Amino acid sequence: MVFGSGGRRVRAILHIDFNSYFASVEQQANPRLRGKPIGVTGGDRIKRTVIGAASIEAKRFGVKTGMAIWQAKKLCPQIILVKGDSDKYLETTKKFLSIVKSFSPIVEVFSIDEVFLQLPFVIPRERSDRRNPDSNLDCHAPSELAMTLKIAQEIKSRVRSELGEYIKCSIGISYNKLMAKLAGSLQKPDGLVVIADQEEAIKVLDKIELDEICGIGRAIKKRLNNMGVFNFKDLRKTPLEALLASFKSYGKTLYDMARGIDERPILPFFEKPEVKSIGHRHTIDYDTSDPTEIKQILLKLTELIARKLRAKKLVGKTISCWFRRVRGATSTKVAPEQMGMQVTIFPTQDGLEIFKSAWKVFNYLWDGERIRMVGVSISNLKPQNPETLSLLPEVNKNKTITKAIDQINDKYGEFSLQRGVLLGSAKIQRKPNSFLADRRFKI
DNA sequence: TCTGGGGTCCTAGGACCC
DNA sequence: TCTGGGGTCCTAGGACCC
Repeated sequence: MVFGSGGRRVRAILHIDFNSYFASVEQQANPRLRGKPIGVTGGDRIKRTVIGAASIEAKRFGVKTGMAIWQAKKLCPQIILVKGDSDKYLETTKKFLSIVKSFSPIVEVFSIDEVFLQLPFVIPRERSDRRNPDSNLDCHAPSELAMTLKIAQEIKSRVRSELGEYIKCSIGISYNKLMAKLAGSLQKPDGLVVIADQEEAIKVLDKIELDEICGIGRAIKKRLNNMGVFNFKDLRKTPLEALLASFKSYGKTLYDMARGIDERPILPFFEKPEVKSIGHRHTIDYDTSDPTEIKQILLKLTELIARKLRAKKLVGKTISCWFRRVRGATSTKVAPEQMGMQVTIFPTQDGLEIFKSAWKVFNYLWDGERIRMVGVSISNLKPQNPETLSLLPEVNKNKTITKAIDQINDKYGEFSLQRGVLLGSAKIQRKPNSFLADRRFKI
């Protein structure tokens, strides 16, 4: 598994990424949406919600993922808004994974619409003849690279025939994850791009912006710019020591990035670590300073967290709660827009326990001003102890009730049954609202 | 007229124990 | 009585990803 200047063989890695995933699944499912600009949203809300995925047609108008609805409508007044359906997308993903797994067991599920696939062979460097993927593959003697390209094309054709012609993916092929992902992003939709070796990687890097690579966002780009680094050529000229001084250990990552180096292994789904935290946040439709309303939202969020913990048979002990103030609401301008704090308690998977800590933290931080968002999350997770009967009959009774409520909610939908305090509270729909984020999941 | 939601990883400082 | 240093846990905050 060696690559770089001294290596003779390189890994064969494919990055497969669906284009406008949720939107294409919707267009595939509903012919009336085909060829039209559509935006998949999180729910019924129009205020304070964003486009989760835009169809290719909508993208032509400049509509992007994460854009506010009103903004999307301004750019594309005829946009059709479709309510997202996480189950539908998950089903499609499962079908897709079974296609991919038939080529190699080394599959890393990176998100709901993205995987890395490592083929069970390496490409000898001397034979990694750089070739335009559009050229006729059969005009050369078969090599591992040609084989990789053939597999990529087979994946594409199986996706088309088994998932539908509206569901398209882009594939990037390279010798590591970083470059495979970059290759896949160069041609969209329905692309197939190869970055065969480091020499070629550097040529590609020198043509793109710093933040086009996975790992450099707005903040790091700005910091690099301040150091006089505006592209990857500049970055390669920057000494490692200077990068380490500014970015600590991430300096080495940046140093390697500029040279197309990335040794991270593919993490197959069966080796993926357990989740580290579970959280929910909610942006309220209207700014509020009503403690009752905030309390009810927090109760719902903590119930959802507790249910996820129980479903995964986990307990957690660090609870963090945070909120966002109304922009510019603080007259002093001293208080930050967002603030949060965490506390550590005895490990729990009980919604009310989590709520109590979250509420305590909230009240400690909150000065009574209007807020627009609250969030709770639990971390420091570990497996729950095997079921033991408590000596206190009251505890056993509570456990039995919670279990029964969970079962009913599993069957009939979130909040079919809920605590009395929650009745009549602000609407938080788990399904449509959180589907956008349920991209990280374990198969 | 603003800008959702669920995660991960990293750093740094302080408390506490041995 | 004074001292160092390693390890671990906790908290705050920032950056990034999809």
